[in-house]
Amino acid sequence: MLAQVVVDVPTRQTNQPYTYAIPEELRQYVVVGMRVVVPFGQGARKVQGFVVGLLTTDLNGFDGELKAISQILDLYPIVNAELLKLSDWLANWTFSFRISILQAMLPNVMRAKYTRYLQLVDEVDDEILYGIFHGQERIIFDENTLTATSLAQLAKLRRNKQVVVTYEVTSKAKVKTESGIQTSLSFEQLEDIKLGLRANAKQQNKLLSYLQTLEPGEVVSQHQLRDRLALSNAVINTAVRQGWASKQPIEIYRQPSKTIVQPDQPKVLHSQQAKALQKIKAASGTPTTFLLEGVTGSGKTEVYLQAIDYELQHGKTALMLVPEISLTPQMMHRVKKRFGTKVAVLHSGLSAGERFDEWRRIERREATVVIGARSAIFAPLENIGIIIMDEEHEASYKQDENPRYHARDVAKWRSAYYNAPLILGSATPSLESRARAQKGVYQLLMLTERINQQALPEVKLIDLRQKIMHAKEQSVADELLVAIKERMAQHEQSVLLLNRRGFSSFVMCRDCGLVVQCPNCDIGLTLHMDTKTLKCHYCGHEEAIPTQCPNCRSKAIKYYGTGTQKVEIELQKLLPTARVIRMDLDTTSKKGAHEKLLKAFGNHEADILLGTQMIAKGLDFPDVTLVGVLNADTGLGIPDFRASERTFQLLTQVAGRAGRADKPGTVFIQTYNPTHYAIKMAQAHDYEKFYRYEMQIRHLAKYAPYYFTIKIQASHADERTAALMMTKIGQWLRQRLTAEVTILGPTPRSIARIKNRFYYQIILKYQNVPIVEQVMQELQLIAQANSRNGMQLIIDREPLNFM
DNA sequence: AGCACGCCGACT
DNA sequence: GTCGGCGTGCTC
Repeated sequence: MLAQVVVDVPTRQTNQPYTYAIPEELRQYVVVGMRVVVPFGQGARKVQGFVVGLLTTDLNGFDGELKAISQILDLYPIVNAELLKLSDWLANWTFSFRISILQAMLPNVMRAKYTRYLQLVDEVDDEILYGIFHGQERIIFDENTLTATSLAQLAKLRRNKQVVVTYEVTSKAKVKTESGIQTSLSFEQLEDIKLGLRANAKQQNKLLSYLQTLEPGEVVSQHQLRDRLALSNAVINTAVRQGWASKQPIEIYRQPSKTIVQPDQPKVLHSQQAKALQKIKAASGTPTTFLLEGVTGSGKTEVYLQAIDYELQHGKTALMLVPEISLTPQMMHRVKKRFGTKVAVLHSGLSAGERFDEWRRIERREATVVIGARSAIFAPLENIGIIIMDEEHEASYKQDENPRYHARDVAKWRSAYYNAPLILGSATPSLESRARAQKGVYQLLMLTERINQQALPEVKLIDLRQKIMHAKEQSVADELLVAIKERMAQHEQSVLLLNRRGFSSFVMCRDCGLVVQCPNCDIGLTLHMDTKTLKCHYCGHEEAIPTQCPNCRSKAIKYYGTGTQKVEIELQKLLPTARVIRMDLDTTSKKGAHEKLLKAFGNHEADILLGTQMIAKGLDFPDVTLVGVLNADTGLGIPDFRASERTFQLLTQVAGRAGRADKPGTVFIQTYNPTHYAIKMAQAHDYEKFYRYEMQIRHLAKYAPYYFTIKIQASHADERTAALMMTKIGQWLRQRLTAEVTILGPTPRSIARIKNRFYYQIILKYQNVPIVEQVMQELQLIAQANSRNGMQLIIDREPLNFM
């Protein structure tokens, strides 16, 4: 018996299964989908691998000597047949390595950790034995253990074969346990002990009586025993010491949320909701993709929950994806209320251990409903009956590091595999999805009415060109201030959106015009008042605020542009009685901070919630009747063909926060472009009109959804090397590809340097040109060949970020 | 990724 | 002669 193993060496040349012998003692344990440790390469370095197949004899043409699997890391398969097949497809689709996909599918703790050791194999002199090895035969070998001088000595020792370097694979995945108590004594034996106790040993008597009630072999948790019998640990420990009972670890789950939720019942649907649900139910057992286009407040979530319930009742499981940012406690609560302990939640707020435990609950089929952000699309559910992707247009569904997958593509694949309907839901669908619904590839379900027939909020534009606000350095217009005051008088709340954190966006010398730049990136630094520093939002560089210009020594340093911190101070000045909560990356970076701030706002501990785009989604507060957008234009200036779409989506979403209950809402949008179609159509709440208009633009400009795009990006510490590489690739592509493929570039990225690396890119646009796939595979080989000298090449299918 | 091998200039 | 730096090829 032989095993096909994908090894943990993410390179193009090793992106294939290797054949290993299975030692006799492991023969009955090794199965497909299990993690193993194998020797790989010279020196038989140990690496982690995944068994992806078993063979009997044929070696796939390999005629060398086989090595054997060293050990197994799991006792059962942790990647099932479906996910294994998916990993194969997704690796090809995203131009990434199979091992990277397999790693991405599993909780972080299951990724291999390697420890490097130095081992003595021959006699060495005492200076080395004690100086480097501290008298031991084996030491951990990392950057800290050796100084530069001993490193030179070491090279010599290695050449002389006096020491060897070895690697060991360790799994970080730890099962959490608590201590449990059991007894191996019989009822009668315990009775005898009780009789022998001193009369004042009341507690021991109580404990022994309890132990008598246990079934043979039954283990009770120590803390439960303590609580139930009101005992101290000392009593239990004495019993253990006497041999009356023994300790036994019990496996437990880390509980991410201990709050007990009250179950609720399905709500009554309005007629459009009921019709949509009917169609979804009718498609049960088929791989149908639906686009559920529903205005904010139309009750999409209730449709999802009832559709999930339907599949659960038929013995199936369900997967629901939401963007990370809207995976709020409110949302989790809502799902848990309906499905109780069947729900597993996967999101970034969990610790690595908690995530692992939720994953195990799914894998053991204890949880049948999974709700989570992007990576939850790989949840090890079996027998999936329905997949839901809420806010399907959200860019966070695409991972912007390797492997660059889009959760929507994975969702479609799994939907096809399980014959399960896929529901893409949004108030503002991506043009790609909306166009597919138009063509009939997806079934379009529309929800145009809101629950309780609420009117959509009135949206007013404030034309900043007409204002003299900049002269006064005021970032909130007077009519918006008046409106906020009115809400405060009525004990209602306001939400203000400003899509820029920090205090001001750049710092400039008024005498010489110098803008203070990041030393590592080609971008201006942002002023942060709370830390009294200038920060780079790309690499995290931080420096003191200069008191004089570093160029001309002038003291006329001035802050330009507005960030959330500045508006917060401004509001305190203009509305001294207003209580403001600021929510941005700076105030929510600590674990649980996000939740705490929202809870405080929900409890009316503030009148105004001021924040970046993270406040636009998912939050639902009944007393918010006013929404203000302070800078609707920032998104429009970005060099990206989706700039209008993003602006429209953001404005529509944030507008949806106003007036959800019985109170009508009002929205103010401050803009320098009041005639821009994205802003006008967001004002009119007219997605369909926006869709038709934007489609024309995309058609003319040859962009999605009419064309596919691939971004090829090279980066290098040396600018000329990066530029040269891309010029060569550009020439090569023009030779290899027909004129049907548009090749844009190479051009420097809009921020050409980030973290001291220079970026150049090429964009490919094409419709149905099969050769593109093959050319991209060839390009990967070029990328691999050049990776040695610090060149990084990225191939990104359907990039969402052109910056 | 990490290791060996081979080529080539520099040094005891 | 041989030490050590770097480019290249290979890993069941």
